[in-house]
Amino acid sequence: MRKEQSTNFANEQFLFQVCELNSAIAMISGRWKSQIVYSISQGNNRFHLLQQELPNISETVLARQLKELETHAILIKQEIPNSVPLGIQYVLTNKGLDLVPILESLCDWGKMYAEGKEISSYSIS
Amino acid sequence: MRKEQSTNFANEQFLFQVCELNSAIAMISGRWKSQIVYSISQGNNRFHLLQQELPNISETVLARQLKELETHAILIKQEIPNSVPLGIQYVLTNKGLDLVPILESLCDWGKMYAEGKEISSYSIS
DNA sequence: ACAATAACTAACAAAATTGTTAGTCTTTAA
DNA sequence: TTAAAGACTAACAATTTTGTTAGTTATTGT
Repeated sequence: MRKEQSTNFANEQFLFQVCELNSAIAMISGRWKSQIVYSISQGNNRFHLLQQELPNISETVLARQLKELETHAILIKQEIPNSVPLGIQYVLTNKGLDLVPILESLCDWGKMYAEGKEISSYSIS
Repeated sequence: MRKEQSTNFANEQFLFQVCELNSAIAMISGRWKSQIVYSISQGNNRFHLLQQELPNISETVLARQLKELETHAILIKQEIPNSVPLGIQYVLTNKGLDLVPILESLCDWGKMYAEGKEISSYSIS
């Protein structure tokens, strides 16, 4: 439960209004969120497929992360037509699809500067 | 204090090893971090300048965020040569500099899909 | 000598996130 | 008819993050 009278909440709101960067970061910074978005973009678009990809996530936590991504309109939940039993799939919205290449650059950035791979040099200005 | 025997810690480690994306996200997802990186890239490279930019941050919290960014080699702390009194500036490393355009795309993405800025003003249950 | 500024730190408290336990509902296969 | 799979939810506990309080050190302006 968010406490809307807290300093924490006020500071979050302040940053949201300073720059959309901060709301963007807030939307993708949950423990499993960006990995879920990336996995869905790779075709793992069902609850049980995501569970297979992320064997350490509990059902409760996965459901919660998916709901938050849905709240931020990064994905939508869809019934799979003509499926018996009725299946549910998670589909990235345009917003979610546009996020994927950014996650890929973050991934590349992470790889480039991963422990031990860092070529060197601090910039001195 | 991190509890290295916790599920939370184990899950974080798991994600780090799934993809560098997750360590990248972890490095930039503190409350003020990406805004600090962006502010420094705009020239606000001193403690008191950052405080002016972010009037709601406390000294303790700012110092902590800066130290974490330093730990992740996104910036370094430097004494300003020939300054009296000795001043300290924060300088982005190559890693930090390479992060800036990614933060800019995140910002653009946030702006493009901004709809009702109440993103976290309701609780997700 | 004394207050002010810059740049911090440790210890603690408040709040938020993440994980666990124990359920639900619907459909299908044995 | 019973069990299993898929897709969840509420309530609670553990852990982590964020914010607060009360200091420190060094230097400078008055």
